[in-house]
Amino acid sequence: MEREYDFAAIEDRWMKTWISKKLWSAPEFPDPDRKRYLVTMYPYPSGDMHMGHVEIFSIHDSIARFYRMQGFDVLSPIGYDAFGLPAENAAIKRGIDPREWTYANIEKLHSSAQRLGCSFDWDRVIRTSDPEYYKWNQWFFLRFYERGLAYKKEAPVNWCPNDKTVLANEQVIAGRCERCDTPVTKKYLAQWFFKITDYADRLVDELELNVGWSDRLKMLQTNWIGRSYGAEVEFKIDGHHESVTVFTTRPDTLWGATFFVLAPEHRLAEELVRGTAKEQELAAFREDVARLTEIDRTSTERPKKGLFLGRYAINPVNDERIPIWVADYALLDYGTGALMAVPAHDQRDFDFARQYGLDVRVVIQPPDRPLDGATLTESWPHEGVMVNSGPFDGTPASDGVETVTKWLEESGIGRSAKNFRLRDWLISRQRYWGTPIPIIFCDRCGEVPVPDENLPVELPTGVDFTPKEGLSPLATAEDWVNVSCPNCGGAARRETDTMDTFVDSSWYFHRYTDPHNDEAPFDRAKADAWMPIDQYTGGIEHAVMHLIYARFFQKVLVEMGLARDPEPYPRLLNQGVITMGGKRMSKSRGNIVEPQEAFTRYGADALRLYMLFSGPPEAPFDWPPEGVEAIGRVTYPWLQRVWRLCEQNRDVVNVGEFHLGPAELALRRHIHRTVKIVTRDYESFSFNTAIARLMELVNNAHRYREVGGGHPGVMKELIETLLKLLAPMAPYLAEEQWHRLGHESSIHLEPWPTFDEELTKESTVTMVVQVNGKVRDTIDVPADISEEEMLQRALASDKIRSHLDGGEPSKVVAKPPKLLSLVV
RNA sequence: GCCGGGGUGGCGAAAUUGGUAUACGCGAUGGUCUCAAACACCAUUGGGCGCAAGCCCGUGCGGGUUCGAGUCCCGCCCCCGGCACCA
Repeated sequence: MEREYDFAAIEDRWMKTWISKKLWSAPEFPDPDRKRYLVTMYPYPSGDMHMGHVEIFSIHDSIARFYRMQGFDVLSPIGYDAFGLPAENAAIKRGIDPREWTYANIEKLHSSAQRLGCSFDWDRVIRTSDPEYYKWNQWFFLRFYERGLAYKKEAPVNWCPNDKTVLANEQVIAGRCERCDTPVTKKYLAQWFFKITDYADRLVDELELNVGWSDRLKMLQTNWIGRSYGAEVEFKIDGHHESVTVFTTRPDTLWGATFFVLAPEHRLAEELVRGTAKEQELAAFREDVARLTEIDRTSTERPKKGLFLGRYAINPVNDERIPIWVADYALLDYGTGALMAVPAHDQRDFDFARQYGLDVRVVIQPPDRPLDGATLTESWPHEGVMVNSGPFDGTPASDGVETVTKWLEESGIGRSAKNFRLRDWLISRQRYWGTPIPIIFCDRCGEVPVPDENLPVELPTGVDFTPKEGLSPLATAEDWVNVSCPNCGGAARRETDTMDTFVDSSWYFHRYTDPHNDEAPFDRAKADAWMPIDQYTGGIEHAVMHLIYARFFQKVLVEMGLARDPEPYPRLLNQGVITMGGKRMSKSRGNIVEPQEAFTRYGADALRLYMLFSGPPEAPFDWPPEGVEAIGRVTYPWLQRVWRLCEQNRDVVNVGEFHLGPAELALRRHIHRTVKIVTRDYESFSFNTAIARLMELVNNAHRYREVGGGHPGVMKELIETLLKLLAPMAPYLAEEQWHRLGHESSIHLEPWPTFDEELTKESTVTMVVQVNGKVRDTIDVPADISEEEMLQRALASDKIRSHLDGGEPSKVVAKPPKLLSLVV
């Protein structure tokens, strides 16, 4: 009996069946040679599922189901990145606890993921706001602290005046808060940092271990870490006991240094003017600079401002006294916060020198046009030979850096050095909804770590969450803050800052391998059995946040003896962003397509297939303006077509060996060729072309039936193969039809179809004949044709003969069996 | 400025890595079915010339290598993205 494609009933039934039968449970220890650990970046539960989730889940889940059918032990887990600011802001707005908002959203997201047909291992779900999870954040913090990798320091830090919390450098995008887009300012605060800079070299060098990363992502991280090579040079200060070190990438221009610049906030600047007339001026200058947002401060449009300190540095290469200035273009936290200014060969120094009438001295002379500092209109940083450079006059600039650096080392004035743009990771947050930092401050003992046996330090409830300037809401929870010192028992106070949520996400994929462990964050043996992640999927927006922090964490875990692999996810797929009308989908913009509506109108299978068919997973996808109805135009009708094909042939009985005619043989060839190509497409995540190939097979099957074909054996082979190849992408329909064919067990546990190599080869192929590089005829020939035979057949063609113009080909290039190229 | 990725029909996109450019799909046009419409199915669909067989042009632009270039090389243009007063 034929039945309509009633996707709603089908999807609901199979969703429940799969979950109750725990079909996707992964073993504790996989077969080491046949394991696939597949992770998708866990979502932030800000509400119900949106199209971004649908896309990444569809990609990830199709991969997971494919490998499961390929016979791998697959671990495909999911969790929720449950701590974070939006929950807290929503809670303040509604006067509720962030827990309420967060766990309600998790419920929604959770059931939508199940509705979409995701084959996650539902017994391993992680929620980072559970004390059972964040206990281990605290545990890791303490281990980092013991290793000197966690430290508290007073420093000018990024401050978001809107969110009223500090931000890591990685969370400042073009001078603005990553979350709310507010211009960021600097604030002096004592903050906790993780010493990621200790690993800067490895974070660059070991990128090459990540063979499955895009060049783009590697480039993003490399740029972010910003390693540059050069030299450190010691400058003495006239009349001061202390010398100062500068970093330069151009030690060959040392002789061109005509002044010296300190960052306005530099401690040394203060010391150098103490008790002089300049003291007040510097204080005023500093205030001016502090008032600027980072956007203004680092804008190249704004004229540079500086202040001469009335003191002089001694250039060690020629003993010249050069004036010391503070200038707003010198940054405290890059290099040493001090620099030698070479206006002739650096544009910024040049602008500054012109503005304040400072000397400009050319020390690299281009061969063809003599330059001097007085007539220069812009800096000259390029090739030439060194001049005005004492012993190095005449040295080609190309050798300058190396030669001078060597000399600096020999003379004891400097040394080769490298410098990084990357700063230590600021992990303190002045907000409530995060992991409390497990430190206690005692007047007698100072910083005291919370003993392991007292973990977790749980978040107090009933706290006033309203943000305070530079103070965590936890500071108002007096009962919670005041504790006795674990060391001396005296009165002490808890650290009230919480951790950046990127701490949570730096190790969550280890926890999946052993999610219920209450003795340790995870068991090393279990983690080793699954790690490293075989395929990670997620957005590229985390390129210099999560994706760099977790790599740092991994390296520390290896040193702690908790992990083996230097890189946690050597293969990474960054899905493209989904937009509508070129803009990010958002409720306020009204350009949103709701997954729930797609479920109701067309079903999860049609939605998944639509996402996958839209293009390669990495490519951005602009959803068509008609919205959800696009699915009703593209993949939903096709699924109905597949359904119809199955229904029309469901009752075919396999009556044994029929004679296979040419039509049947051709169809079987198509089936086997499709298996071969589609398998390869899955392996390279080319879902869009895999679907195209399946469409061709379905078209062909309908065509075969229309001309009266109906061989039961071949149709059965076709339909069963088609369903299996489709199953990872459209799991519900495949399962339903599989059962309607009479099978008892799930199609998703069936072995992946194999193909007969012989059948993938065509017996005849189309030979293309070119004359002088142009296609002039196509001739059907046997696949095993010889070169001589090819030529004979070509010469037998009227079309070819007319193009040869009666002459003989002077050159023949044959690529049997498909191509013959003749030249006359 | 430095670095990365791109540019193929009206649209989303293919092209086994040097071998029939535009698979698959959307849209469009025509047709079958229908009282009619929707659905479904079939056909056509890069541009130009031609009654036709067929010919010419065509993968951002200009050169080059090759029997043959979307693919390789050289020089440009444009778009997207990252870093950037980073010494």
